[in-house]
Amino acid sequence: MNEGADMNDAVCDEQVPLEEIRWKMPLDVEMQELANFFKVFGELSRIKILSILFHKELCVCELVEILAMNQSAISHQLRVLRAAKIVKSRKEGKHIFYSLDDDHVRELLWDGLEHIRGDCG
Amino acid sequence: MNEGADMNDAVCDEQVPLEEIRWKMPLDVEMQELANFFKVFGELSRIKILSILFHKELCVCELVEILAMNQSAISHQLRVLRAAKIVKSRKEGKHIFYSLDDDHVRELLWDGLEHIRGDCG
DNA sequence: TAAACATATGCGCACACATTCATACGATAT
DNA sequence: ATATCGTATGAATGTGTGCGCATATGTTTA
Repeated sequence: MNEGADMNDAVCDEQVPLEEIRWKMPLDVEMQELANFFKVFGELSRIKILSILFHKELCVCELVEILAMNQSAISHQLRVLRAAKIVKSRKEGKHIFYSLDDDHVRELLWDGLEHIRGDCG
Repeated sequence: MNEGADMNDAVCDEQVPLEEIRWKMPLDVEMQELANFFKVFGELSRIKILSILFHKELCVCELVEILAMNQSAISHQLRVLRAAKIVKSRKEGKHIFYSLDDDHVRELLWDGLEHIRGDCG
């Protein structure tokens, strides 16, 4: 019926040049992708997986062993990470080895750590 | 009863030196905080808010106007952002102005954008 | 070919969480 | 004082999603 602000139309006299702000913002699609991208990092199991792959390429069963998690759970999360192009996989016999997809990922993880550790920003 | 891997114990012969990997990983607390931190970025409404504050300090009613969102929704999200120390607020009369908390945040947003835009990493 | 292993996947459930509505709180103006 | 504006908050609701179970697929070994 209506799109967006319903009964909250007459808010705040402050007349900002909305357009001036809007064309500085990323495209809607980009912001959606950005949110989706960060969302993948925003989960403990996945962060743990990434923290391991940060140092070493490993196969699924090794992740299972190290994290002491259900194999299914890990596979599910690896699937998410793969879909987001955050990790890549390599087949070798029965095993499938996973590693971080690129240095961007490594850098982001590191930046995040620095932030929560309160290092000088 | 049992902690962790249930019936999936006998997985993979591959004997990795688990300890060697474990002490390279961040502390459990840190990984949890890291996940929580990224989670805050992993939501469209919050990304939109941050994309605006990226350029300019604004009060709530201005955000409401620009994003055409429910005022309550925005307040709820600002609360989350505040709790995560991603934005800070400043009171001025009836209005409360929000802005990015530090340059770390700005940098992270930018890095994310670069990544999804596929810029050379 | 059969059996054992490594990984992936569909389903179901439980829980987390974003949004809305209603309302409360604080500040300003009349 | 009271009305109005700007913002915050609690409850209810709907949606999304992480995990476990069972099972399927693919690979190696016997």
